[in-house]
Amino acid sequence: MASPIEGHARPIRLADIAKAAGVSHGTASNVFSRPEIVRAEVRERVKAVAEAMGYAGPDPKGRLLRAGKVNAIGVGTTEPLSYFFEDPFARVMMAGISEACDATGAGIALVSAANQEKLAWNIQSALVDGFILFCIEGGSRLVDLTRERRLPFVALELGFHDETISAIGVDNVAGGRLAARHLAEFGHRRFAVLSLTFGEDRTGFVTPEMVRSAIYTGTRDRLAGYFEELSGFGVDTTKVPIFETENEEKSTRAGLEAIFAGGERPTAILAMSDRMALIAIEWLTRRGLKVPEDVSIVGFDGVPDGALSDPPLTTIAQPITEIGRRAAHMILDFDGTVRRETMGVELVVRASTGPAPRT
Amino acid sequence: MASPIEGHARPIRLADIAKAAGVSHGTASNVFSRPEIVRAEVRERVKAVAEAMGYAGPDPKGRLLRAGKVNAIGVGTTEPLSYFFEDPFARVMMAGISEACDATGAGIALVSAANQEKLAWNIQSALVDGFILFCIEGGSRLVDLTRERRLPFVALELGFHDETISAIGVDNVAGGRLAARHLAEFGHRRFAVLSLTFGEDRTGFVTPEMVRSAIYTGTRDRLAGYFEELSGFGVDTTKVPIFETENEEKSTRAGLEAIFAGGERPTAILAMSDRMALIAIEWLTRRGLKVPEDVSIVGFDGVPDGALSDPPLTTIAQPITEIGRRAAHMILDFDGTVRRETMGVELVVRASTGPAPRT
DNA sequence: GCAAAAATTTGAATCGATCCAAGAAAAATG
DNA sequence: CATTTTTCTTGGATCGATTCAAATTTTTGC
Repeated sequence: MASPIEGHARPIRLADIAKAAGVSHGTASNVFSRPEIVRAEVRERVKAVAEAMGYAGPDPKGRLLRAGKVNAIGVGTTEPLSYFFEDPFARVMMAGISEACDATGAGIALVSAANQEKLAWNIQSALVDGFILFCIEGGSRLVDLTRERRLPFVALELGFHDETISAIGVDNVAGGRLAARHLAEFGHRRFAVLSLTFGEDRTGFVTPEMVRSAIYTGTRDRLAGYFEELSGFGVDTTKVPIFETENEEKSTRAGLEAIFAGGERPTAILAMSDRMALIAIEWLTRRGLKVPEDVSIVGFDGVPDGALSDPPLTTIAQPITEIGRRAAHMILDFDGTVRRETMGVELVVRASTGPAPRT
Repeated sequence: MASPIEGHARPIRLADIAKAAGVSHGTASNVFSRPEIVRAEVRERVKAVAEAMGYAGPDPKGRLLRAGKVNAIGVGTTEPLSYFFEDPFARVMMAGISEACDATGAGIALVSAANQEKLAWNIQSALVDGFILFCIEGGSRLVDLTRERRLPFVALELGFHDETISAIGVDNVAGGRLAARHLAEFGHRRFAVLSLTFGEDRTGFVTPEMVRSAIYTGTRDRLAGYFEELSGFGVDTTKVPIFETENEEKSTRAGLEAIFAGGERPTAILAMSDRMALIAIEWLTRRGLKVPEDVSIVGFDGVPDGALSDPPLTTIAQPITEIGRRAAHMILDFDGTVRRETMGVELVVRASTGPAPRT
């Protein structure tokens, strides 16, 4: 009855508590952030007043401005947010990042820049101390935008070459060689490559000309690894069909159709991602071709799903979790320098590869 | 050479730009946030100065304090952060939350409160407009802490009864009945329950006494559903063993050991989570018992992994994605009221259940 | 009981922006 | 050219806290 008008009560601020308790701002602040330096009696009184007035505790917004550090790292991508929870590669990577963040108590802010207009705004307004960027597609725009924030950031899976930014990647050439050698040693001589894109968004067969002018160095290097090794086994790589896809079902299927339409069918497929490899296994099996009896397949990435497929996928495994962990540490322990790390990869032999069929 | 001492240059502020460009800070601010109201000539000049001085754009920290809204929703749990990317249930839920956030352009901040001290701090200092709480275990402490922030929040999978907070849950009784009826109709009469915990962290067989004093209503309701239905089929539920586990491998295995140690082995297992059901399938198969020929199993949750197991899991599916979506909307469109929603569940019949074996 | 030392408390300054009422400049009108 | 309108610009107030040097109070020592 005698209480003040309810209405949309403006939230209680620390200053209100201070006034009500008859102490200065400074003391009121100390009661919450450094209670040990406040006399017990005063501390209790202030706390009691805060409780009575329904004070929610120091607002992080205010504190943040003063403190400067958010204590959270942003993870950005051009995919929708659900990508982080649905894509197997992203999930494993995030687990690594999480681990590092858990250890230091930092939070994780997921930032999506799926549509162009919001991309800029979301990156610009994210409350984070630094960024980890998943540079899948449209990576360069994401990098440019992030650079403007002038916060520490690391690019993962960077598709293009830029020495001025911190990045963690894998040795794609070595991975390519490992995959190709494994198949060649099984006696395979007729290959096909299911490739990631070399430049702009396009799908279809790739000409040597396009390979030479590749923008995405990751794709280029994996292919280089494949071909270097195959050449060593006497394979005429100019005859190996390369089909670039967008790393999803539709274009990968189209690639398979195209590859298997010709007369000289490959006995081995080099896929630049586990995703594509898994799609290929399914496609082939459905077509009545046996993996690995008729066609062998090697993937690239080493996502956990690969172990569960039928048959389980032979692949080039990246140390995904470790990459995530390191990326997080680069941000958390940022020292102002540009760091570039290249991680090793490993051939994981499972059941999707076997001896070449006798023709 | 003639440049100012580099050192640890204090970041450039909007005020610095304003001074350098010879305009007021108000105008400088407008150049970035409402460029259309600034005369073109002035706008370009300020932008040029900003560019030249290496200004990173308005700092979100400052903007935030003024604006009040963070434009991000926090998702909290007492598990480590990696839980969000590794647990199948969480992943599907997060996909739903992501969807809603993507649609409105909001970000997601992951907040873990894995260890007690940091729990408080992480919840208190998270920069979010509201929280979605995964109340798996220790949910009540998480809720209490969050309540103090006086921000909108929704509890998911809330294990205990509290009418004063917003929550989204499922009809556990109905789910329990569905599962039990399905098995009973297959002729099963000897059951065992693999249960979630009823109260404090403990594992082991549960007495009727403990069921009666259950703290976690979710567990209690699922069990009630099971038993109501079984009674209807003439099963003496007082003889049905109930083993509570912590929903992970070790205690679930222990439960199975205990259940199958006795003379009267069950022909059907009612598991309160898919996780436990999946562990049970594996355990039984390894023991040489066939699922469903020897033992039928029904899970609860409806995580995607259930469709991939061997045999695929029959389960009570929750509309997980939809729950996530709704939870996010509750925060995004918060209107100051407490909302409580109960979602329906669905029996998904796959291959882990079949006719009771003839004894 | 008094000075010196230790423990508390104070309040102005600061963090980095946005907002808005009022004033100034430019453009339009007669 | 004077006046009215319209368009920009200005600078103080504000968002909600923390910090730190200086002032004050309490303790300690003799």
